Amino acid sequence: MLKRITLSQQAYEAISGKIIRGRLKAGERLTEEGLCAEFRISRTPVRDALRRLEQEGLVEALPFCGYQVKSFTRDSVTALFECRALLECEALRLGFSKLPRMKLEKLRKNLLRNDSSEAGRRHELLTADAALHKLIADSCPNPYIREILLRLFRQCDAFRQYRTLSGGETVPGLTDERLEIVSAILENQPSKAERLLRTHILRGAAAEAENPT
Amino acid sequence: MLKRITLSQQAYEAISGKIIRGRLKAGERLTEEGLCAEFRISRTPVRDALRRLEQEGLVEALPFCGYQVKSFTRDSVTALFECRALLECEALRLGFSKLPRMKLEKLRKNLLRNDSSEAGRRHELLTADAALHKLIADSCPNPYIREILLRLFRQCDAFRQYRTLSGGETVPGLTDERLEIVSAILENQPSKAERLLRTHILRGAAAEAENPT
DNA sequence: ATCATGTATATTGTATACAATACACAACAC
DNA sequence: GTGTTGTGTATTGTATACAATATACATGAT
Repeated sequence: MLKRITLSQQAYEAISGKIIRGRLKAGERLTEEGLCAEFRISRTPVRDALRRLEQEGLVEALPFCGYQVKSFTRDSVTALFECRALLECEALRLGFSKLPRMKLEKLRKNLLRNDSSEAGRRHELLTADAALHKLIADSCPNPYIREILLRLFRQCDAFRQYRTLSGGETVPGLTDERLEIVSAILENQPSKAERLLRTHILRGAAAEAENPT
Repeated sequence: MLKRITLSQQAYEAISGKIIRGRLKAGERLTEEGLCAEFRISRTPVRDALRRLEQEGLVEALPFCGYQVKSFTRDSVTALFECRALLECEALRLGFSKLPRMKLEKLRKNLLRNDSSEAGRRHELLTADAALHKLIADSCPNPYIREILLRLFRQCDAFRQYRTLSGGETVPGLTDERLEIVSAILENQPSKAERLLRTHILRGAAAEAENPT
């Protein structure tokens, strides 16, 4: 099927992708003109995209004065992960029975295979991490929680990418924690999984929040 | 101070207000042209406003085909209040010490005075309810939770206004519950207050969700 | 009669021109 | 020298014209 996508949508995905993949750093300035020139489109779709990104919390608009990629402070990062922990644990609880065991098994194998700290595996590790959390969010039957979580993930990604440009995970043990979470789910221990998940998220947050902005 | 507000902002507030105050019912169709004509402005600021409202979840865009005020299903209302209960309880816990006791005292007196079921007091009751929940949200030190909560409130308002056009609260006892919550806070019993709050929100939700859309 | 197809119309998507605003810097008064 | 005021420039805010798309309805073939 040939799905013609609007320029607004393309611009949104392009800018959002740049932020999340770290090509645009926090605090960096954006102008409508600049983005127009870059994408070879007019201001209208660019504005649409920026409005969405603003509402989503990835950029902030300075009235009559351009936009900038949202920066983080130590406190805001802590708050972000705190909020995410709350919602993600609820998502896990609500969607526990719907979690696709098959995919979790695969994930588990991936995590086991990747317990080595080789440099090449780092990307896979991050992918596995994203997959785990996305699985939890997607399984949540409450669409509000689901949607908010996905938004928070994007903000976390934006922050993390900025933070870890130079290298992958700096905190040891996170992979083991993920394994424990997956195992707890597969062994049908919801409250244990939830407890582990909360700890995992907050531990990661504490590490990430060390040197922000 | 004379604050010149942009047309986009005005349009946003106007449309949003209409939805929240029940002048625009769920499912009602909106067109950019129509709004332009109504506000005597051009399409650009109207589009900006609609984009924000779309992102906020108050309207949904039908590609190339207009917009409509978001409708609710029984399930989505339940999910909405469930999400709100989760976040609002967390907000209460996190901001418990920051809750302005003075305002709570005033609120308590208001609630006491309004325990009669006179028709004229209904509006005051709803105002008191909004005030209580807003106080809780505003006291939350976590900006992410705060912001999400305020957004959820708006959606709840949108739904409630649509639902209760014909009359005020249909569920008896909610005022007493509010009093209990306020009292628990003033008596410094966080976990009790939290428990009461959760029950209060979910009870209201169950009642609201009876006949949606 | 039914289905496909074309056409008209309403509506959004996009481009562009113009107005309003904020910021920086220079000119001036004191 | 310092504060104030004006001016220029960059940028967004707004209006409007045009293009692309979806929907409904009519028209025709089968």
